[in-house]
Amino acid sequence: MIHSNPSSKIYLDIVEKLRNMIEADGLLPGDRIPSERELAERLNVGRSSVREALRALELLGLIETRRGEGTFIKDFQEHRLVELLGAFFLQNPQIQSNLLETKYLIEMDCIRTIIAYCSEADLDILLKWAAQSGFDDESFFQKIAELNRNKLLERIWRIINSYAKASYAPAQAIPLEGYINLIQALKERNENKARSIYYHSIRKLSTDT
Amino acid sequence: MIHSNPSSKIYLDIVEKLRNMIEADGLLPGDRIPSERELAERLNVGRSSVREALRALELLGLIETRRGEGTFIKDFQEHRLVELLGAFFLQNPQIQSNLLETKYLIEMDCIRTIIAYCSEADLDILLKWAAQSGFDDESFFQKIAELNRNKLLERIWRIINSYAKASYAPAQAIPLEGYINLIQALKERNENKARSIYYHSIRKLSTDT
DNA sequence: CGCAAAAAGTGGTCTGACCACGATGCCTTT
DNA sequence: AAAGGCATCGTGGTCAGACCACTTTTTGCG
Repeated sequence: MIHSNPSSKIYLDIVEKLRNMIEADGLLPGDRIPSERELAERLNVGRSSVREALRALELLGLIETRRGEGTFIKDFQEHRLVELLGAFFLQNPQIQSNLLETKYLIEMDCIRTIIAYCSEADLDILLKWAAQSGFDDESFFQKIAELNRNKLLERIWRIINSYAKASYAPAQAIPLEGYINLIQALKERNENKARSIYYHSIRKLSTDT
Repeated sequence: MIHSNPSSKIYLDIVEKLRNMIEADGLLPGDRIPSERELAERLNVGRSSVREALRALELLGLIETRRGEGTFIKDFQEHRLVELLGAFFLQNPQIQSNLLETKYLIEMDCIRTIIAYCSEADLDILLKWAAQSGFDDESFFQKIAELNRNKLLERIWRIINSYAKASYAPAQAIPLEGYINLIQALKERNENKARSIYYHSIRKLSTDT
């Protein structure tokens, strides 16, 4: 149960301890974490090791540092580094195909949970939003992910969407009608219809899955 | 177009330059990159800044360092972003409650892709494995996740499973028959049947989703 | 020629020193 | 007393140098 594997690297320990600290203190996005020097002292490590951990977390987009002010917990939703990562493994076509397929699977999962649990009122709001505004595919499915009451699924979608966005060109033209029809199917709680619309009208795939 | 923003942080510049270097030199997973000291000299920066960049990339799983040997490019398949983000936001209690539901959704997604793409031979192997050996629910669905050819989905399942395992008591007694029936449904490429077996016989849920 | 010891190279860590920047508070000026 | 300006302090950003632990390479002895 005790950490500090003798062979492990200090900065990884610090990442772990920061995670526990954030959890224990109930820190939220925007909150400040102790200064580098204070962390070094409290954890009995060098400041450079603390910095290695913080820089890694910063690159991940989990924290944000402001010179002269301090280090703050960031809202997880906006990691920009995904573009960077995308650039790093853009070369791997295997992952690419998995990315889109997984994104579609998750989106269908969101649709399923919406059909099972979403209130009629929320669907009406969504319908109104879709009917009136110019919107793109991403913002539509962001709404879908949010409407699904499963926060974990929503977060998974966000991450995968960020990756996909970084790796693929934005979607083609948007046939507004397809999205409206999809919402209609949601309101009818008709999963098969929703699935068909999603795969054929929106994603333009011949096969399902 | 040229980088080296005066205001940006050195370690970010280094990350960018490393990326360019890897691309320009056509370095592949397993290849070695220059030593920290050499990078520091070539880029005219301090070694600690180089280390901050390397540690960040290491935490991302893009590189691997071996003491005494050097730093190597890692197979991008193994990037750890998902794990890390998972470790950070799965602590949210709200999300905890979504764990099981999401696990089930992902498992059904695996089942769908298996139905769509898995070879008969692989299913026979799975059937044989299930028929002869004592196995538990976790190892069965691990096979399912592996059989699904989507590596990203498999990875997501592993993460969620490990967290679910930590949060919930292990599954109840295992009705071997259900799993066999499920495999049978897979072989018949009958999604509805598989789904029904999964939710009712295996997960014992009244409702779907 | 073979093998063990020495040397060189590499990542891991710590310390101390500056710099640049933001926030704070004291002090002068009005 | 209030308003503005300046010194100070705390913060992250960076660098240099020093060890340590470990691996690889070279050296040199038998």
